[in-house]
Amino acid sequence: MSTVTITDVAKHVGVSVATISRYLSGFTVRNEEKIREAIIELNYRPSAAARNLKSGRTGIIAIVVPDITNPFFASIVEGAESAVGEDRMILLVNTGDSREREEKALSQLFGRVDGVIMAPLTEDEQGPSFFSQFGLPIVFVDRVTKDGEKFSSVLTDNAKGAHIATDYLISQGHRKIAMIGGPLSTTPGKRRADGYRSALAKSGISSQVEYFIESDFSEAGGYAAMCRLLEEEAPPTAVFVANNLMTIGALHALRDRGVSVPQEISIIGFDDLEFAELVNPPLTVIARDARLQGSQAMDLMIKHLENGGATPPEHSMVDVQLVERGSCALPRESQKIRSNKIDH
Amino acid sequence: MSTVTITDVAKHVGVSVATISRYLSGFTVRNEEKIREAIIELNYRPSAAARNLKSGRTGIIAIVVPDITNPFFASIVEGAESAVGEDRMILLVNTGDSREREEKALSQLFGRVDGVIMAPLTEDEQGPSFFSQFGLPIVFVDRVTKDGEKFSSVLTDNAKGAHIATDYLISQGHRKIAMIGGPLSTTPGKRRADGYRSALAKSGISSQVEYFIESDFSEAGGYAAMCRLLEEEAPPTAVFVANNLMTIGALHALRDRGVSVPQEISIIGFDDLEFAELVNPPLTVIARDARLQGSQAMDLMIKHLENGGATPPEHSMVDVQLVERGSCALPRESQKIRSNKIDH
DNA sequence: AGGTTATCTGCAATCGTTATCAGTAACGAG
DNA sequence: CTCGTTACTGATAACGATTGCAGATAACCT
Repeated sequence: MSTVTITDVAKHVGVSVATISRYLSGFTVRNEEKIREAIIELNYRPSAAARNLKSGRTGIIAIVVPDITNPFFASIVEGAESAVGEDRMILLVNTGDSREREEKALSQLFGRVDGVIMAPLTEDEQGPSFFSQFGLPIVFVDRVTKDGEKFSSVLTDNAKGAHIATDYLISQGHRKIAMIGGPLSTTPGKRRADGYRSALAKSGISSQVEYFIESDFSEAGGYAAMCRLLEEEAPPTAVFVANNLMTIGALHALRDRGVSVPQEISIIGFDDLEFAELVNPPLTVIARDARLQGSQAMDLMIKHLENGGATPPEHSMVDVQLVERGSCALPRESQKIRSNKIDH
Repeated sequence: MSTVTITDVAKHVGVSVATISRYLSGFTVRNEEKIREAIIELNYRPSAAARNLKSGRTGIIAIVVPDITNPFFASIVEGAESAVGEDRMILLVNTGDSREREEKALSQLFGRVDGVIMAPLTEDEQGPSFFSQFGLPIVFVDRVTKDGEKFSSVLTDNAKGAHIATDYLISQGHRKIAMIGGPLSTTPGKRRADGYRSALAKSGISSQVEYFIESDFSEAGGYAAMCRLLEEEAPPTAVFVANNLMTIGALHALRDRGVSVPQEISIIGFDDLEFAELVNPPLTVIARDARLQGSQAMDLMIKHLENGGATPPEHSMVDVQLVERGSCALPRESQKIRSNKIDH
């Protein structure tokens, strides 16, 4: 089929392949016009494979994420896309939360891409040496591995976000505050749990084990965790849910059980959602700019690539902020007293 | 750096490169053990570029979508990912609804990928010849171009879905039914408008021009369109919104204006959303399986690839279904009479 | 042991491009 | 008329892997 090579073009014009190659790379050559025509007429497209082999570059940057249907990661990808520029493209790898797929993908990537932007599944990846011997520039986004300091990263201030969220609940008078957390083996899972605990400690509230549930950042996980909390002898009056998908799950659970938010229980989530103000009640969340994280990660990657890998790792931190909407209220006990303040 | 080639391995073991190559391709060779060790010791990874050049295959399939942050397209990508198999990967191209980026991406793709799964921006792409001369297998998903019949495709029964949605509103007694549609230059935009009109016609309702707004499948577009509808002299009592993002926008508009759903206006959307039952009120929608569309598209692509391009194009159609929740009710006029039926 | 297969091996060509290097034509200056 | 300069050109060797071919080795049989 369309297997027309530079040689065919050269023959057609009556010059050597070198001339065509030079024309393609922007040098001035004698028969520019003829070459241009020949290329169009023969429908010649330079072989990317051959170019890769010669140059050692592919012009492709991989993005490895656990779950592309999570709007947060979709936004990261979109942000990265927006910063990728003219002459590079993005190879998406969706590991589907499977360690096995992640490993395989990573080994497949070598030679196909110039660099990897990734949100690793867990912090304890295949030994500290793995990424070092990987031989490709790496930028971590949202999550890092144990030896993450050696590579550039773009993170969120997870602990701060969780601290703010918990503090907010405390300031409303809550004392029985639960958290539905992510896996403690992940960066955000661990840091958000830290922030939650430190906020409780600062206010002199003892953190009860049964109020912290380690879940898995999935909707189903959030659903199950909320069910467990509701079955406690003394259910919490407020819950901090550590990511968007689990928040959706938790809300589903509450709806199915007929528990009203925020009258009976207050909910604050991590990561904003397109529809957060449309749900009933509008969701109060800790928000951050996922697109920005993606574009920053891409910027760092490109910087590494252009500087020939001699750049020291940089660590960037994206800020978080509290978006107050309607899913948090005074705890039930105080509502009796100050019931005029329930729904303003 | 990690620029160890097959030649280095061969030298290290003391055999020819051909032997190493054969070992890698699964033939039985004499010094298997030694070769295995050498590969590990030297940390040798075969160069994908060289392989591509020799074989003409890349093992990469491109997916071109207009907007990866749209959950629908994210699900398509996820579905495709799940069907891609062991020895192929996905190259994601997010065109960001820009025709220019789409064109450029497509031309960049040649030689980098073995095939392209795409949801084209509009039906009238760069002339019918473009894709034919593209020289790569193409599978259309969700949308096609003018000459789409020549290539395999996985579509939804858009007209049927729109028909069902409109019929549903009619059956509830609505007569002033508006539609917020997508661009008529796109497959789903056009077909859904067709379905809406045919349903109206079947029931003898004349379709008023001011009740059909051609928007752009974006949240902002949905917002603006809903605002325009509300400013009509005789605003509609029900609106069919032709995709998920515009539905979110429309709901935002209604919330901002203080118009209550479904008491004052009924809303039915196209495409389900994770949180559709969490919004207030739970959203009634026309749903379909986006993951399935993605995986079917990938299956078709792989079939083409394995059959050496000699396969005739296949056209698959994914079914739609009505998911009744709470965002549609009897029109206001009838509510006075049968008010007991408003909220069951 | 000698002959015949059955396996395995190395050489070298090849994939499509680009970089290098030597070479040619045109032109003006001396 | 020769020389140097400028501005291009063509042949050729890489890049790293795969593969057909012919030769080498081992295995088997009589």
